[in-house]
Amino acid sequence: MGRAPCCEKMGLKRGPWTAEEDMTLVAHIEQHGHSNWRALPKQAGLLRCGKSCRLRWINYLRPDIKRGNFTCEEEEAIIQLHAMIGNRWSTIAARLPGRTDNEIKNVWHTHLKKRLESSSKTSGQAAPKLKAKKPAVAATASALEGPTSEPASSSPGQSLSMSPEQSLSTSSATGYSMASSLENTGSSSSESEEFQIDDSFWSETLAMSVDSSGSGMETGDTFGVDSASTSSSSNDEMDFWVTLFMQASDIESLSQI
DNA sequence: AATTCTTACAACCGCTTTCGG
DNA sequence: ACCGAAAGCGGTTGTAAGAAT
Repeated sequence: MGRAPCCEKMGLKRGPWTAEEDMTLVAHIEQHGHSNWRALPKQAGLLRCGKSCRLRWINYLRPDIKRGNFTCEEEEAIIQLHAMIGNRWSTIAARLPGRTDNEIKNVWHTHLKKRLESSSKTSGQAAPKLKAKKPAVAATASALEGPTSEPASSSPGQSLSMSPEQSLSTSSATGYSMASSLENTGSSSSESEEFQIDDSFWSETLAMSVDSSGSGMETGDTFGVDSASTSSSSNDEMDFWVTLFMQASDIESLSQI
C-alpha cells in the first residue's frame, strides 16, 4: 500500500522551533485543540508538517510537561521499568507523570545506560558519579513558560510517590534489581538475555489480566501516576504487571535475607 | 584565549499500528 | 474485508553548550 509521505517537504520549515512558532502552535491548540495534526499547521499558519507540530507539542509545549533534572526516584523507576519491559518508552513515560517518551529515551541513552554499563564493569563498586548535568535547556520554552508552568525542580517526593524503600530496596546500586533477583532464583539466563519478553507475552498477559488492576494493589500509587489513572485500560493492565514484577522482586530480595 | 572533545537534548526519519470510509 | 490516511512510536542524528586541554 502506498504509504503517505511523512510530510510534503516543499516549503516546509525544519529544524529548531522559534519562540514565535511555539506561541502560534500553543495558541492554536488552546483554541482549537489538535484533532487533526495534518491539518493543524495550515490552520495555524505554520510552515511545519503536522508531525513536527505534534512532536513539538507532545515533547515540549504541553502544559503538563515537567522540566528539569530527573529525580533519583524517576531514574530508578526508568531503570527498573526498562529492565522489565525494554525500550517501550511510551509505556515507561506513562509511569512518570510530566515526562515524555522522548525525554526518557534521551536520559536513558545519555546517562542511565552508561551508568549501568560502567557499574556492571566495576561490579560491586558504586557507579561513578556523573558530573552535574547542565540545567535543563529550555531556550524557547522558557519564554513561554507562564506562571502555571511547573517549576523546573519539582520536589522529588512529589514526582514519584514510590517510596525510597520501594524503589531502592528492590534495587542494587546498579539498578538491575529485576535481573539480579531473577538470576538468583535460579534462572540461568545471562544478564543480556534475561527478561527478554516478546510482544506476544505482553499481549497475552494483558489480555488475561482484564480487571486485574483492582486486585488490591495500589498500582497507580506505585509511581504516583495521576495521569495514568485516567488513561486507557491497557495502562491499568500494564500497571498490574509492572507492580507484579516489582513485588516479585521484593519477595525475592526478602528471601535472600 | 583558542581549539577540541564530550554531553545533553531537540528534532527528524521511517516503520508500525489504528481508524475511518 | 480491504485500503489509504493519520497518528504513534522508537531509533537515530544534528547541534548547541559546557568541559577539558
